[in-house]
Amino acid sequence: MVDRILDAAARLLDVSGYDGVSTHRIAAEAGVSPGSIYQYFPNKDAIVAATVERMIERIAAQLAEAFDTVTGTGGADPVRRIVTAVLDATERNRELVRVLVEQMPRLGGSAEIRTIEQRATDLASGYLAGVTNGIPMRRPAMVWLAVQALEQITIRYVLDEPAIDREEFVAELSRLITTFTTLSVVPR
Amino acid sequence: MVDRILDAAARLLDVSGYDGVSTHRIAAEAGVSPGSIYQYFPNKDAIVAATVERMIERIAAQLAEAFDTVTGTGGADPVRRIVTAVLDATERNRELVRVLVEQMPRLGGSAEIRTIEQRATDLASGYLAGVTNGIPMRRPAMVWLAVQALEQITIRYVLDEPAIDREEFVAELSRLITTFTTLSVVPR
Amino acid sequence: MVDRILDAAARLLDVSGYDGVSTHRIAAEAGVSPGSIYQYFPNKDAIVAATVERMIERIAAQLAEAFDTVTGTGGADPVRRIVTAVLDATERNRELVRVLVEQMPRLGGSAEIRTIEQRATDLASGYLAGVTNGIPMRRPAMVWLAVQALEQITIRYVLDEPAIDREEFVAELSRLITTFTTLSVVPR
Amino acid sequence: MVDRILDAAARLLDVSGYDGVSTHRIAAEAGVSPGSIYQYFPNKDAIVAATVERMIERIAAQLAEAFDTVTGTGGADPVRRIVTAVLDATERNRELVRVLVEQMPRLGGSAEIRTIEQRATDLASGYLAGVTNGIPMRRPAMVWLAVQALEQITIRYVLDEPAIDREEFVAELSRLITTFTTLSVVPR
DNA sequence: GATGAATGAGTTTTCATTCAT
DNA sequence: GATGAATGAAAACTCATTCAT
Repeated sequence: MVDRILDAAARLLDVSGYDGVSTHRIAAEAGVSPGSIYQYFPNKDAIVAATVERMIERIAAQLAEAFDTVTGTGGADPVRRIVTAVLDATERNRELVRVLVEQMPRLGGSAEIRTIEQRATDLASGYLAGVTNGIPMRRPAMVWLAVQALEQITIRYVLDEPAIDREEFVAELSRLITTFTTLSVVPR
Repeated sequence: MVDRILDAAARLLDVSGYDGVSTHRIAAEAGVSPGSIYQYFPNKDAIVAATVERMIERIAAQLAEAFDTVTGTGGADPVRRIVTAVLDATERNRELVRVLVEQMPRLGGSAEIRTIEQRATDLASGYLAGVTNGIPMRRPAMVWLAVQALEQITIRYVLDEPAIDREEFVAELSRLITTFTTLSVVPR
Repeated sequence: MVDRILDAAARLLDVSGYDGVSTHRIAAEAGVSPGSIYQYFPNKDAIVAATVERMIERIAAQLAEAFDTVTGTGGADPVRRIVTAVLDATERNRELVRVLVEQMPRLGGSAEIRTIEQRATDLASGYLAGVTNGIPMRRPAMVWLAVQALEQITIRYVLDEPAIDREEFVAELSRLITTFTTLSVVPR
Repeated sequence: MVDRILDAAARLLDVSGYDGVSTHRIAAEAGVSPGSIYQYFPNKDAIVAATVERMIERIAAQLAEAFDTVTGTGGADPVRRIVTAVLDATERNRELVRVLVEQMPRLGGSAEIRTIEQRATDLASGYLAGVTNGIPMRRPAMVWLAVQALEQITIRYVLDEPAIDREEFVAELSRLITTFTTLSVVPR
């Protein structure tokens, strides 16, 4: 039942945004009576919050798995593989991501999305530490920018669909991150 | 009259977000009767859209001015000066930017924000063309990524307030863009 | 409009009691849309409060008039005339009184009904002072009991309709008050 | 089971008034499932009615006992002792009395409260008959007024808490009843 | 043009009652 | 008998929109 409600809420959130979600519509979409909702959620916001949480959990799980695969396996060009993993996860959850990005702020804070970012930051720190003899520990600003670049640019690429070839996008974003984090770069 | 309405709407949008805006509150804030609003706008969404359009116009104007100054004057490290200009404009319009980023998607599309991006992209292309012998014309992907990095990371920095020194932020973001767009790295 | 709403509320309060009053029913009874009500009252309780206030005002006015007549005109047996006035007013407003007595407590205090009692108490004090050389000033308990007896017993008589002749009721209640307040009985 | 439900309802009625009572809260308070209630009561009103009935029974029992004691024992000033007994019972059941007086009418009629009054009337008649050579039999109006005065004034005293000393209240109310029922009283 | 009273569909939430288990 | 999940009508209240003045 909780699942039916959350599924319905997710569908509505996806199709019509936060304002398209009303308790009656959720109930109708879930094939449930309005009253029933309140046996599982104290109010509307709790439904939306739970829906979003579930969305994030799913994306986070996919990302974590992808990261594990990347970091577990050695291999050439790990940055490119991370970029690919993030792009994969974002594309696979295109609509979820859109809803999260567009409707999220209205839910006031949402500690959850910070969790994802924290995990990504930690991961990047660890990775960079391995590559650069611990330098990132002393350069949190660099790590923060790298993570933001990875996340935000990927999200914009997936949501805005610029006329850029996927292959090329991956190559360029990888290069961006690599050149930025490889500290030996010599400006022209 | 249109101006009074749009000013009122902007103030409310700024202070209370999209949900805090009602036609009655706009009318009250503007010192106008609710009915009068409908002599100038077909419905509430049109008011908000017009308000947002005006906000964007203002930011765009500020940016354009800053860009002109930067490109007009020669000088060392033009990238850093562009980053500073963008950061300035974003910080000066912090609340407007927040509203735009957070409430924008709900207005469905908004060709306006694309306008800013296009102008920024053009500008960057032009700038890079000057620096690199016309290479950007053949590398739109690179330009797009650079512009996105500049915009999105600055927005996140201003809105999320990470514990990063302003000076350091400017330095790192400038370095990110410089290393990325400086083609000492061999293109694919 | 306010009057139409209050009239409708009064009718519903009378017929169905506090629980029979809903904003929709008031609106329907008044031939008005639910939304209109909220242009004149901030919430349902305010409507009921205003309705009750108006009821009390009416009864108070009738009583005051009756009292004036009684006290203005000299004549035999003023107590009996006061009792008659109170009984008249109560009978004429039978349904209003029923509503007030039965639904009042739920409105939380209601300074208004205290007002009536205060006026009655003042009046009684004044009257007794005239009759007994100012003794009542030193016997507020006696005045309070006399007023309560007059009010409560009359209310019960009108609402419960015991099998007692009206003439006899007036005679007995007058005797009760007279014997009680006539200080031939030696005070403690 | 019925008892558990009625106890729970009584507690809720006492603490939160009629509106604070819901079938779910009764069920929860009674440690019973909402469905079970309907095996013993046809609907919510029946529960409240039964609860009130039981309350009244208890107060009636206490009163009857007090009356028995008073009438059984001879002694000086029996009226004062009856007044004291009624005041005691009312004070001891203050909250029950408040609920009964304030919430009662909403239950529509309630033959029960009449029962108490009838018993009180009978008792008073009997007492007065003993004191006055059977006169009350021919003066039911007087008996009714005396009983009403005793009941209503005591209830108002307990519920409204006027600034009157308990001792003085008992003295005055006793005097009121005594002077009223003692038919030899000579008006000044 | 300007007004603002009036509208009524829509919102979230509650709760007495039912019924399959 | 007992359960408690499910129901759905109804509650109070909001607000974009209209229209007579």
